[in-house]
Amino acid sequence: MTDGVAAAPRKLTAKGRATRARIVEAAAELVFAHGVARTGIDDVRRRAGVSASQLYHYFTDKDDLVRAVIAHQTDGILDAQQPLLDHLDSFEALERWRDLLVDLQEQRHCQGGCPIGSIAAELADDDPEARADLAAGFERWEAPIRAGLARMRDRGDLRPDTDTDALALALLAALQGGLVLTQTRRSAEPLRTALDAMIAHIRASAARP
Amino acid sequence: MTDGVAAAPRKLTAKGRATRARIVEAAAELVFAHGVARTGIDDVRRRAGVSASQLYHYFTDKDDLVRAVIAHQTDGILDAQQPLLDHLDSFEALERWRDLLVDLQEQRHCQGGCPIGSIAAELADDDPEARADLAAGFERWEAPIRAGLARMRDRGDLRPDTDTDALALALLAALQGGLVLTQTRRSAEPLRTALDAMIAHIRASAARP
DNA sequence: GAGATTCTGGAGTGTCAACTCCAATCCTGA
DNA sequence: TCAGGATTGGAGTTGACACTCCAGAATCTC
Repeated sequence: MTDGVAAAPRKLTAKGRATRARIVEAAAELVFAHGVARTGIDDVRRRAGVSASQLYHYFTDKDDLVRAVIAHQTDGILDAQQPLLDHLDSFEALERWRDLLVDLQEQRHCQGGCPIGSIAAELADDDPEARADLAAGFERWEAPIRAGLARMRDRGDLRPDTDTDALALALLAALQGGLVLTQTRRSAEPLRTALDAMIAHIRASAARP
Repeated sequence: MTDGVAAAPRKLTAKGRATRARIVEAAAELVFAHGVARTGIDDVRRRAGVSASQLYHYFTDKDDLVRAVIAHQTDGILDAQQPLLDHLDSFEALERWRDLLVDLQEQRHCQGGCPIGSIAAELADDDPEARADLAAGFERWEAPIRAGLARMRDRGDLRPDTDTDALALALLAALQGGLVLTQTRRSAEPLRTALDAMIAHIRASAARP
């Protein structure tokens, strides 16, 4: 109450850590599938195989759990896109990355948007703490994209005057928007088209066309 | 129950139409600000200045009201972007349209994403009827963009082999993604950057560069 | 102007979800 | 071995929310 820090249990046994992780994992899956509001504590409880008191032993309230979910999903995104994400410094790499994202959506039958983008659309206006966490999550995602494009420019693949920061931001936006449309239309086409267009636009900044 | 059509009152008095419109308007504002799940029937009721029985006189249930909100917001988007939207057939028009969208977000202090995109992110996976309505809404939005770009190509402003349908889709995706990031970051920069990038990409297809 | 229909008010009802409490275990470290 | 804290179970409690009901007022139709 007095401090802004989420009530973190002082010490956590290996067992405790495992239980906590199981809860976050279950919550993340349900939130991804149905959103925050439609995910009940009891659903999480059942899926994780824990009792109510355990859940409230590890998290002060639902908001606290949601913040843990945001962190978990951000980690998951970065993990799932490694090692590609850390080497987005060639057109081939960008295209492989695009293929990975499109394939993933097709495997999911275009259900579920972005693990953090969907939460952002739901909570950004109402939960300032969640918004800050989500902004930080996007930043962690954008940073390697930005770094890769900057390396391409520094290496001479892109013209020296290329605004690689803007390109990275626009690429992430195309990805987010592509996911929303893909989810609504139940077709991966919008995602592929949006990413293709943005990669083509980056190619237009190539030093030697 | 038996038919798929939403229970539409047979006849509506002018007064009845006004009351119904007031309810939809109030619901749309609240849904835009807080999302579907966080918008209570009672909140709508109070804001519209009607009693519970009136609300259920005009709508069978909350889902029915939400569908009316989706239709209302789609109309609102198209209205707000007229007459620009119907004449997106020059680079100047595209840029004026971009400015309109960016200015609008700044006026809102970057709160609230897309009036239908946010609903899509929330409901697409769980409510098939809402998903279909939202897909139709996006289509109504995309159509004039597509038409404008096609006119540019047919007129010779864009090269004859330009895939204007893909460009229109990518532009809408950039807009959606830009809005999500803008909402999260509380800055209009992502929206402007995303739209700028996509317009620059369209310009790359110009017949006389 | 009479009768039918639409429209409205407000007090309910039942359900469900978030959260609490307390006592019973399990585990860890000295 | 044996405290003491970490972990767990399960039955409450509380409030909010979607939705209902019925009777009366306003309005339209003929």
